[in-house]
Amino acid sequence: MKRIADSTVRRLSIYLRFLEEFEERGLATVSSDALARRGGTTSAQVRKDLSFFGSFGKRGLGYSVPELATALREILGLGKEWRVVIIGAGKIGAALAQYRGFRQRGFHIVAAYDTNADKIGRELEGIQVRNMNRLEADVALERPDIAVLAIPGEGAQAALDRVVRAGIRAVLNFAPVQLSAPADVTVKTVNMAMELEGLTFAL
Amino acid sequence: MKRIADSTVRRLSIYLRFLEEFEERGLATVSSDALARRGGTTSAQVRKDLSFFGSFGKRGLGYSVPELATALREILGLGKEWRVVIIGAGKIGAALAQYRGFRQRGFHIVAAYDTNADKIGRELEGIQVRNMNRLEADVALERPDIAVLAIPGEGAQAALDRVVRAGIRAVLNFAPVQLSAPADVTVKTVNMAMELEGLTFAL
DNA sequence: GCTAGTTTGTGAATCAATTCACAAGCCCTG
DNA sequence: CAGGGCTTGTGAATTGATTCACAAACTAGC
Repeated sequence: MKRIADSTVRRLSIYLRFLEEFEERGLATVSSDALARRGGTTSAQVRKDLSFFGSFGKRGLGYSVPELATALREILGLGKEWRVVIIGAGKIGAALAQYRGFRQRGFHIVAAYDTNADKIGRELEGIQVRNMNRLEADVALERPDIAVLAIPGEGAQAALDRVVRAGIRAVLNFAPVQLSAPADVTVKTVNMAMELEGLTFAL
Repeated sequence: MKRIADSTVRRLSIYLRFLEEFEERGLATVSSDALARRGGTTSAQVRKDLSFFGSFGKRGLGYSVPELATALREILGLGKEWRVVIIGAGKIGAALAQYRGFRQRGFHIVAAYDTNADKIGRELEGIQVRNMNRLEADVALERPDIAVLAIPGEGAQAALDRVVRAGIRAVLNFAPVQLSAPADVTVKTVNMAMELEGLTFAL
């Protein structure tokens, strides 16, 4: 299979959101043009994006809303429940723990980890805060799929190395540093300061 | 001036971070190749990115670390102090309020706003939480440059409309919805659920 | 079951971003 | 101050993403 561009995957996520919205409103079918309008892109773009994965529409009619939604969930890997661990039980960790969007989309937060004795043993939005030194043993047992790094920049690379060594192959990083990892590990970084710089550049 | 690609601006942010790192280590000059290696890109890319804005290097020698850092800060608009308001004093708002990366880069958080009476009047990491109904009056007076939306998806479009009407032209949105705004307003959305879907697609 | 009216799926064309490749410029050494 | 060794800045070439445009396939109305 040809490599799929990041921008394509992003748009698929967007389409899925709109489809869920349409589903709630009870619409049975939707055209690539309607999806495009809702998402600020073009109908050709929508059709091209989908064409990488198959043909889901009926000519002359459009796409069945529930069918396309199911197909997109499948493509995006949302068919199964993913287990997530949060590294760092500070403010960002807490914000993530309570973030509704995760649960809604089948992401189950298994536990949070911290090194701070004051936090260990407590609960964060109903999620256990565990001692970071248990990480490797827990990962071996519970096999989480994704780690979210919610810690300061200094410790981020070391934490990444640890979760990778423990066997986790997908990481979402909120620390404002560039991280490096083996090629078979996917790391996405969300850097808020960088986003703000994108804004100040525009101003 | 030609339009500058988003990806270019992102990379400039990254280069600036590395330059600051090099500055701390006391390096006087750096080559495009060294910057590229540190940032996982190519030396041609670095030079091309910079060439959109002028020539900052010396042939045979490379770039002066402090000079290039200054130039990049200027380009990215980090020369002045930007005033930021946070809309929403919940968990995400709190996480942002304490986020060190902002202060370090010249972003001054003026205030947070909320509609919840329990939160109004308190402090969030040393930042006043004000009644949302004061927003327009305060913005007229204090002229903040940037608004950060840290509220649930339902209210996000309405909040965006309000800050735009009040005169703010740059918005960083953490609500998991697609927002629309007039063309002269720059909106950047950070959607954590979407980032996670990028990961599950890769897996 | 034929015709008019839609809308898909997809090669071809265009537009944008990245990489190549090299002349021009600078430092350093002797 | 001439020559060797680097490194920049930038047109040209390439690679990648988006848009165009149209044949093929479907629905609905009669």
